[in-house]
Amino acid sequence: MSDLNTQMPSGDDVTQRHDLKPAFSHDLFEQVLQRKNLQTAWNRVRANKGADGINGMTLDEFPAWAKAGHWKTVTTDLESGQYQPSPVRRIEIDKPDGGKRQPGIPTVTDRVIQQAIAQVLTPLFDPGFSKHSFGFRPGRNGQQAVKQVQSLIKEGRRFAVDVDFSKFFDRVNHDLLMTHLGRKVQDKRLLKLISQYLRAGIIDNAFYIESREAAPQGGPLSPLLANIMLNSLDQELEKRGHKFARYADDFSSLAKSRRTGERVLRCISYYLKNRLKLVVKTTESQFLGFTFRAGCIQWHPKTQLKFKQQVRRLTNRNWGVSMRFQLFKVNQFLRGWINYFGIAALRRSG
DNA sequence: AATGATCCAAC
RNA sequence: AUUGUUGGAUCAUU
Repeated sequence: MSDLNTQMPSGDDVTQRHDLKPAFSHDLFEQVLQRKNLQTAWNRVRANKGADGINGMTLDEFPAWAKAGHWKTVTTDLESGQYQPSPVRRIEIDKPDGGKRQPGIPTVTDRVIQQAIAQVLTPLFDPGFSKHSFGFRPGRNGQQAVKQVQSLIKEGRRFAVDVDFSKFFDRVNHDLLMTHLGRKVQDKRLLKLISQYLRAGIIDNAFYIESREAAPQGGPLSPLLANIMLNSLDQELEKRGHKFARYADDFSSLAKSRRTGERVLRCISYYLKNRLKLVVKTTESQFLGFTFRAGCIQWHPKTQLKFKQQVRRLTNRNWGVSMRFQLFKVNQFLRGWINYFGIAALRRSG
């Protein structure tokens, strides 16, 4: 209540605590449902041009549906705790490296609600995340993570602990995640809603699958929840002085000795269970599409192969369009690609 | 200062 | 057909 405000000392302390807002944390559910917040959430969902969820409603159909009074029903249900999120629609997409990913597509309505939640929770949680965490976070990107690894190697750390947490999110303890959320979210209604999203389930070819453990990927809230889960890992490693960079579920820690590297592994063993874990020389390490050899950041061989294949696909001209348009497409492609992988060419000091 | 579209990458 | 976050490039508009 407002007595929390009266506890705030006047003077210097206030400026140091400007990022903490205990007086508002009970109020988060209202913040989520603010008209302006919902509007920007919808704008984002629409801009993504995503596919329809399990109820088959497309982005084009949504505005009319919402205007017809259905959105009013949704908000009143949300406020009364009666709202039930729909299961996600499971799809399968090929990864560039040949593997498969199976994200779930929430309905348009649920995407708007999740996005609205994410917009409120991100400013609450992101400032508390580790400076060594680079994935899915505002103002941060993969290049920064790669450069971080590069500079750690330059400090003489020759051993890389390479870990892939990609299967980690298939088995996430919902209670533990809710505990982490509860540290900053006091609003019980919001906690309950997020919990419902975790358990909403999956429809795979008309068959319903429970989601008692999995953290379904594909919703606007999912990346933030992933970072909240692995933030405890980051904090633990930092407390012990280990040096690392994490980009979502891709992780690399650099150590000066194999022994220290193995200590890192023990530290994160809870998160690993039986999953892939390695301590290798940094020259054999790979991270976010790059390798680190002779003090340089280089393209990973797989990245080079992918690049060549893409260029060949674009320059194969059996697809009767004008030369001019084709040239435009190739230029567009090269611009974006070089923009990301261009850092390999720079940074050859060391 | 905004906001709309196209595209690229990481996961 | 293919969801999502984040970063970036380009173009366009008041």
